[in-house]
Amino acid sequence: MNERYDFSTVESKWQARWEKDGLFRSGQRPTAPKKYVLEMLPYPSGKMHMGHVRNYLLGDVYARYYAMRGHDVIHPMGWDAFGLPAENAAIKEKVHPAVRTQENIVFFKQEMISLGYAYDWSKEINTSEPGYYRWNQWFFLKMLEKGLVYRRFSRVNWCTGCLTVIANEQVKDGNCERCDSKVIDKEMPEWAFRITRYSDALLEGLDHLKQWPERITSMQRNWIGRSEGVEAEFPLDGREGSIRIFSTRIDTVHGATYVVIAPGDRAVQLATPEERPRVQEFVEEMARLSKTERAGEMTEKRGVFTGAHAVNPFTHQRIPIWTANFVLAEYGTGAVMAVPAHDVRDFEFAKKYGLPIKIVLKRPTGETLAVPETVEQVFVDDGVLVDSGDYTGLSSAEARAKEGVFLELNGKGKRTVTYRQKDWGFSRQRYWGTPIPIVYCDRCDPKREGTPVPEWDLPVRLPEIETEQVLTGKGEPPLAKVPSFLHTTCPKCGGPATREVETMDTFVDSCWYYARYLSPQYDRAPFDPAEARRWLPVDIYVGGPEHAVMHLLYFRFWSRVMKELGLSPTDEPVTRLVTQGIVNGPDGRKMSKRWGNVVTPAVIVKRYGADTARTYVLFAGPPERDFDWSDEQVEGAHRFLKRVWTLAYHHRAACAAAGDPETVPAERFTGRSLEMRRAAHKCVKRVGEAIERLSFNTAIAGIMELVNALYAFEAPKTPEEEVAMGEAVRLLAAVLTPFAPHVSDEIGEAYGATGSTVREGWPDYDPALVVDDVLPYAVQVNGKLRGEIKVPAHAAEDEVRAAAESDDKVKTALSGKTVRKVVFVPKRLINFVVS
RNA sequence: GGGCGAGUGGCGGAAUUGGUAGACGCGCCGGACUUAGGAUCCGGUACCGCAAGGUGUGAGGGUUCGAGUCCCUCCUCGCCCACCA
Repeated sequence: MNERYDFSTVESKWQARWEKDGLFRSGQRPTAPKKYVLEMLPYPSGKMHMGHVRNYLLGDVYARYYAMRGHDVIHPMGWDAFGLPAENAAIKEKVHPAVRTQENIVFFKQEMISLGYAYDWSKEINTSEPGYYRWNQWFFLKMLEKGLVYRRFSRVNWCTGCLTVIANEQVKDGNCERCDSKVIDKEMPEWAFRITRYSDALLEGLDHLKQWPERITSMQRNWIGRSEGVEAEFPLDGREGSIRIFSTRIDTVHGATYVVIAPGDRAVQLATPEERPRVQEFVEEMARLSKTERAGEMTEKRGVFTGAHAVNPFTHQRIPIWTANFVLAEYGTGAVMAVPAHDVRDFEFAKKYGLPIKIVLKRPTGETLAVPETVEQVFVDDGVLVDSGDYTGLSSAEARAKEGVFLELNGKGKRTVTYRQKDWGFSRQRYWGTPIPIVYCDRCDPKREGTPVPEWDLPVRLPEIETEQVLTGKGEPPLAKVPSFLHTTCPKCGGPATREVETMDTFVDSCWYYARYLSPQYDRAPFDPAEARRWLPVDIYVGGPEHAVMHLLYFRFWSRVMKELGLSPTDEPVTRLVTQGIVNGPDGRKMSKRWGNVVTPAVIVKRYGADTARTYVLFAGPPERDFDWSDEQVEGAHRFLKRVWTLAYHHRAACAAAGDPETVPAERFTGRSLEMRRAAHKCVKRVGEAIERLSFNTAIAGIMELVNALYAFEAPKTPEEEVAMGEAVRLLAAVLTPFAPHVSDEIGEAYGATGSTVREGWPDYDPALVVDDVLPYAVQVNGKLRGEIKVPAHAAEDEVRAAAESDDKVKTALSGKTVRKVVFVPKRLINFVVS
């Protein structure tokens, strides 16, 4: 090592060496315990930002630490290469998405290498390659066989300007965020995964994910939105048929004074001839609006009377049937019983249209309720039933049970469960995605339900295209404009047929990529089941919390499917999940070109080196917390590494000559040399424990303390002190490795290591050196701190008490008082309770 | 409206099971070395107070010998979901 800390030379030297030595290849220790460390694979945009840096660092520290502890670690990286941004860029810049994506990958990978990440690049994958996406198609076929894929007509967001389906996220105030045109609902065919078949399993599985942040599991619970209730038939008055409603509060049924159904054809059919024109008009108006416009919470409740009446099955009263915007066709049965006395929405609507309000509950305390005047007065909690026939006097819970049974016995309904979660529609009218392996043949399949492409014909490749002609952002899906792709032969009859021109949602790609890493070249299945048995589930997964209910739910679903297909051994893909916080700009705002507050990793690496960037980002705060970038703190991290460097450089010659502590009898270490050894060994213990808890900021703080302590010792004066210093620096280099691996390796080498400190392993601390023989005790009087005493570690209560009582300040505090009780906490404190 | 987090010095943040609040870093103040320093090293730094001492973890109560930590009420901020019956 040189006197000057020349980070760029040191970093490129070790990066090259790690790659050459295959330091981070997995499978090197087949008999050791495995550790699968994974970070969410990136969409390869042009440049890395600090969020990426932090994300990958959190996994990297963990991977390096466990590699040092002798685990067989797999830590792979790849590219989520399909997606809309590349296609939009292609439309704008007229460059094929594959070309642009490849450029980005090269750039991105270079930045990753420059940050010193410990990836096994032999496992690299790219989801846009046929070798990868053919297995998306394979899964599609398997899931089609199992009924987990189906074709449906569904209501989607259709942009009237772009002439395409867009995602909910792309709709802003009912308009398209790109072209600002109006977005409407459109019924169109699409392919969907029957994820709702797994709703209960996914929900139940959350209970076992003890090492996932509760924030994420609760969001998934919410998203799945399981609610238990009943479906009940409300017979139509004066004609055949009935309306089936869903309610979680059947205990309030005696207060149901009207029924509301979602605006749609059914409402029109129900309407009496006199009311029909108005109902028709209302339904048509609603159909023209987007979901948010029609039924967003901001939207005022509106509705019309159908003229028809239903009969409340419990009260036998005749109640009016309305149709209104606040009832959603897609949830429950698309119809509700309205109980204005005990439901806020029903109350507002009843107030507006003058519908009757009937109290059927009193408070659990027995207090009776008055008819509410305002929304705030509406009693919506469980209570005790009043004015409810045979059920009067029951609690809400009892009533729900009995009324449910009544409905079932009389064939008027049933207890049931409803979910908020919907099936996952994955058809996209895009080019840059996985083609859906389906063919339409007019002869074999006149209803156009789709004929699957046989497994042996996979992959259905994305065709080569003339970018400018095909990717226009207008008209039909791009693949419909490529005749060579579109026209094919029917797998059944061999006659002329056309291919499905839609592609898959890119969330399909990320459902199983973590398993593909295990055997990226495997060509008999998506991955090698033997490797899956060795490595799955993933031990730790790091990524942003924004994926809580998309990717993190989808891949839990997929994981279950893979198990059923006999590919994977586990239901759950990931044991421990870490969701990292956001790196904001120095001004506390989200980093953005708009604010001019973007700090790029490349600039920081160039100015301070990767080790400084790593140390700073990890030291800035706990992983899950957001933090604001701070240039001063970066300087601080850099200063720390310079101190480490100077210390190691300064002592290297003397320490090399002095040798190992093992060569010196333990009793020769006394005074300063013993203190040095204690400081170093305590640091090893502390840092290891902190890393396992993912408390990287305190791990680094612990290393800083050791460095400060070693500076305080100044120059070693005896051979023992030289030995102790040498040991301390070697231990320092070891514990610093996960954070600042380049500096650590350079120091390690100067202190006699033959290769990377990763190969040297994580050091064991000497248990005898991490316990003190004199301990500080806090002395309290009535719980207030009155003094601090130093006592031999093995001292018993009476010795500590005697020492405490002889302390001057304690004496003063105790004088003239009677000791009622003494609380003694070994190794911590003694508290005199006096009066 | 519902769910989940979080409130600790000037700032980022520490504090295994309730046990010396403020580790570590930044900033600031002082000193050393220097022609010089925005380099480096050493010291100080929660608040009030000259001091003795007192006060302090969003607010208010409670449990306890002892509460940042546990319980209750409330306030503020953030995120997610949201007319889901």
